[in-house]
Amino acid sequence: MYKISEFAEMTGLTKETLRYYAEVKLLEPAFIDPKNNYKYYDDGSYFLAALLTKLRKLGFTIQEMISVMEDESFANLEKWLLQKREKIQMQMDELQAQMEEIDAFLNSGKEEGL
Amino acid sequence: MYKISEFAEMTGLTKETLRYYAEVKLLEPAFIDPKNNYKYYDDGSYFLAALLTKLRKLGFTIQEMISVMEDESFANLEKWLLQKREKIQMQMDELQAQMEEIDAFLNSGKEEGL
DNA sequence: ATTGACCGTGTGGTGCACCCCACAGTTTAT
DNA sequence: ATAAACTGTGGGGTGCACCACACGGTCAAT
Repeated sequence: MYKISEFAEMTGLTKETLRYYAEVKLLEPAFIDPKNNYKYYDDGSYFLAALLTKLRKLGFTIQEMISVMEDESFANLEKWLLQKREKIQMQMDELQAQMEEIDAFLNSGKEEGL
Repeated sequence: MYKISEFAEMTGLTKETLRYYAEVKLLEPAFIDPKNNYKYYDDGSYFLAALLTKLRKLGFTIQEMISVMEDESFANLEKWLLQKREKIQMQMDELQAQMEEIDAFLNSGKEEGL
């Protein structure tokens, strides 16, 4: 059982981030002492924190990670990864379209003198 | 000279958006009646509003559009468009990297059993 | 027992690009 | 003159992903 500061150092997340993740029920402490409300994390928490850190790097939002976590087991992790892949693809398509419009704008400027 | 509601309808922007654009000095009314502070827009404003609408579609942020507008003439419009193109390219590269990491994650999952 | 390090709670703030609302003054049409 | 429609101002709120306090209670070590 680790206290929040120790756990923060282990995971690279800040205490504030851990508090926030607990608040939105993304990563709940393994145990909360009812006497003083101190949060305690364990090795299971560590595994989850590592996964969350990874997912954040992959571009997952908090809401998306909550969805992932709601599957107690990670049987559907692959499904979520594929779904996120598609979302990213859509964002790329949007950016691609913007670039093409910019190019069209640039060309129209050259040909018509703005 | 058009009053704000009329101008909103002409441009497709809402009154609130026009108020906001005026506030951040992105699109300032052609004339403000000092008696009542009513904002009045003219055909020059209309041209600018059309350009802003276009730029927003191209993904420009407010700050970026303010930069564009700060060049009283639009001599540097092409420069800003090219700069934005590069920013979009960088965003796409980032998304591309995320997708590749997701793919790597998916493959590692298949080969190593997560 | 005392001190210093730690903890939770609650609140406010960040940046983006607006939207919405109440209030009061103004304009326009009748 | 009166009423309906319009206007500005000021403020608050939205969603995201946290950060930064100040406060008071608590824990650990001496």
